[in-house]
Amino acid sequence: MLKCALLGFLKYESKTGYELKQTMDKSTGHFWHAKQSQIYTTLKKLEEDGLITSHPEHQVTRPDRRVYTISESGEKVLHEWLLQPVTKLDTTKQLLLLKLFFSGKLEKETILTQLRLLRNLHEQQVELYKTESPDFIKEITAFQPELKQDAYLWEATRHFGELYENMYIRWLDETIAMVEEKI
Amino acid sequence: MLKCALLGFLKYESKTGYELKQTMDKSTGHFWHAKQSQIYTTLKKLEEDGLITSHPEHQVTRPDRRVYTISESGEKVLHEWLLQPVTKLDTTKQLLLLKLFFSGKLEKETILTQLRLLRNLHEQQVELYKTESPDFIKEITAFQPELKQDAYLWEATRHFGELYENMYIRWLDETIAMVEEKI
DNA sequence: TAATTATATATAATTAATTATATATAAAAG
DNA sequence: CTTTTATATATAATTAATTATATATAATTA
Repeated sequence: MLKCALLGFLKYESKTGYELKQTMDKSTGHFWHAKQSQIYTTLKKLEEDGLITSHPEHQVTRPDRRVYTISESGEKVLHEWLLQPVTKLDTTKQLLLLKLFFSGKLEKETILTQLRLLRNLHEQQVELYKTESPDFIKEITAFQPELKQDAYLWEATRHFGELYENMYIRWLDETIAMVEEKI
Repeated sequence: MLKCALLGFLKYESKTGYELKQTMDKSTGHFWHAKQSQIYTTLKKLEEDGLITSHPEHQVTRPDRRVYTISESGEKVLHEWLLQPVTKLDTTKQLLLLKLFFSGKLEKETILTQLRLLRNLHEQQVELYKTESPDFIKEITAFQPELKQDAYLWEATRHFGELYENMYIRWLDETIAMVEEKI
């Protein structure tokens, strides 16, 4: 899937591995991420498959860089992937839930400390989503009106993140209250 | 982490690889899962590390089975892991969000069909959580009162699943409405 | 009666992902 | 003036996870 994500970004414009990493972190980071090393190795595979091409660019003040461009077959693969509907739910791994599941014999305060610590992390995260200016659509449509549709969908994914964090915090509050009185 | 999950289950009672798979699917499945092959290979590693022991059990009507038991050092490792708080947020991979992010140039109806299809899947999932009888705590505390605390925490993880699915469906409804009018 | 489902384990092959390491320079911050 | 941050790429080593395959039998379903 990372392959398709990279193709998706390269369809907007040609980029280096470094730039792709930056862009991912800032945009799809909260629902699709990759480490630098994985991005570079995946770019190599994409080039071997003929879905992207690359050329080196000499720089004076910075190290040389390699710019990747999506090919015609790359665009085709991307488009076909986008047309395929998602037919099963994603699986997630929630470390806190796993620990909590086996924490029945721990002391109340140990559990509460862990839940409160995680609550802080989610509070920070939800702030990030809110400051990720929800009205950036206006900015984009002002300068690049052809990206209006895209911007609405980007905003929808950001909004998901916000709803998710709010739900998580509500659950943590309920669970903290439950542990305080029942355990 | 799968190692710790298996230790957690084996602390309750000794089990075979097959039973561990069944138990995981029914209990932690929606926040921690593993394929059969991964469970067997991980059990092998746990035994090499001395965290579990095993003995074969001959069966007449069924194939022979191998029962795994947690060792003292296994219990120690499990307990230390449980005491360690979660210090960073889990990363998730949401295929639908990834596709949606790049779907700006698709036709409205293509996007809507995909969103509605996923809505059905989440509807089915939320029903599963609801029928996973939320009052199973009473049953357990009646027969195994020493598991009362555990049961409350199990219920908390189930409840998370329900809240998550409800949030997801609400977001899908909002996003479907947004696509219908804005795109 | 035939096909499928459930019980039970194991391993090979492959893909995905993380961690660690190496190299190099300029700009900014302390 | 020294340290840190940012720019830029690449690969090795390891761990995690998935897919596929092999074997064997009993019970259930069609």
